Amino acid sequence: MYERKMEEDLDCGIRVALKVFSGKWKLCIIDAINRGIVRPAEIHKNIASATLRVIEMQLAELYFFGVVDKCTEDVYPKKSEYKLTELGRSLLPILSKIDKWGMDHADFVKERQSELEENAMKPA
Amino acid sequence: MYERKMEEDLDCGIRVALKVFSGKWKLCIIDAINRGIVRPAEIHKNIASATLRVIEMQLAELYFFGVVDKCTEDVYPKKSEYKLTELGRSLLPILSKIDKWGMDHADFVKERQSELEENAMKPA
DNA sequence: ATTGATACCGAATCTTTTTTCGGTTATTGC
DNA sequence: GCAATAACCGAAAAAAGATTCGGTATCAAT
Repeated sequence: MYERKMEEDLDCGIRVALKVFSGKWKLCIIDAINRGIVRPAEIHKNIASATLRVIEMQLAELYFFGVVDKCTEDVYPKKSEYKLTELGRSLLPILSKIDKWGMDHADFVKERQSELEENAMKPA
Repeated sequence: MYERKMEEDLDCGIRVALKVFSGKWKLCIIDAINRGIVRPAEIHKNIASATLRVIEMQLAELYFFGVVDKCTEDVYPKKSEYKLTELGRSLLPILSKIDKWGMDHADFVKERQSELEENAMKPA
């Protein structure tokens, strides 16, 4: 998958959890699957700004950690469906809290963000 | 602070939230401050595997997004104390859910993790 | 005046993650 | 046979993020 060089410390709950679901798109993918968007190509259409490759890779990691299950039907253009495991579903309350928090504060965060970008424009 | 190259999409709650508190140590730092560990040097002692520099940087980002407040007393060896803002406190329920999830599944995750590492050992 | 503690910053470097791109395989429809 | 579609993989390159290191500044104690 990839070989890390630095030691990891999984000694607090936060770091353990982040190990499993940090990554640019993992939570979005879990959310999509939860909403019934279960095939890689569909997830990709749904999360337009994520590349298909990264979705595949993050699905593989989620699968590795038992967050999602995969069933590949051996038919037609090759059909794979992912679904949440029990473990995956146990993340849903966290997911919805995070999502709600983000929605509630989206305007504020975007405003701060654009201030940053403005400053990056002007050299000095 | 730093200039990014790729466009960001803050169109879903999850991505907005992650913008604010993703980062290797941000949640741990928020947790520490919540537990009364409020000065950079102390936070550093508490989160041993994070460097002081990264704590400073992540504190700066949290400050930028209004998650923490800073008050620098202009005394003795220079005393800075960080505390959670209202916005920061609104993250605590998420934080505790994440932490609990991680604790509950720590054994399982560590086991999977060590499998990965074993496989990385053997070349083929 | 030197040392020690604290906070903080800039820049180079290194690690990790994501992106890009070019494959492979398998099946359907033309 | 040839194009299209879906899933997926490997590897190079790019980008993002973290680390290392060496600095500044301030005050207090020795």
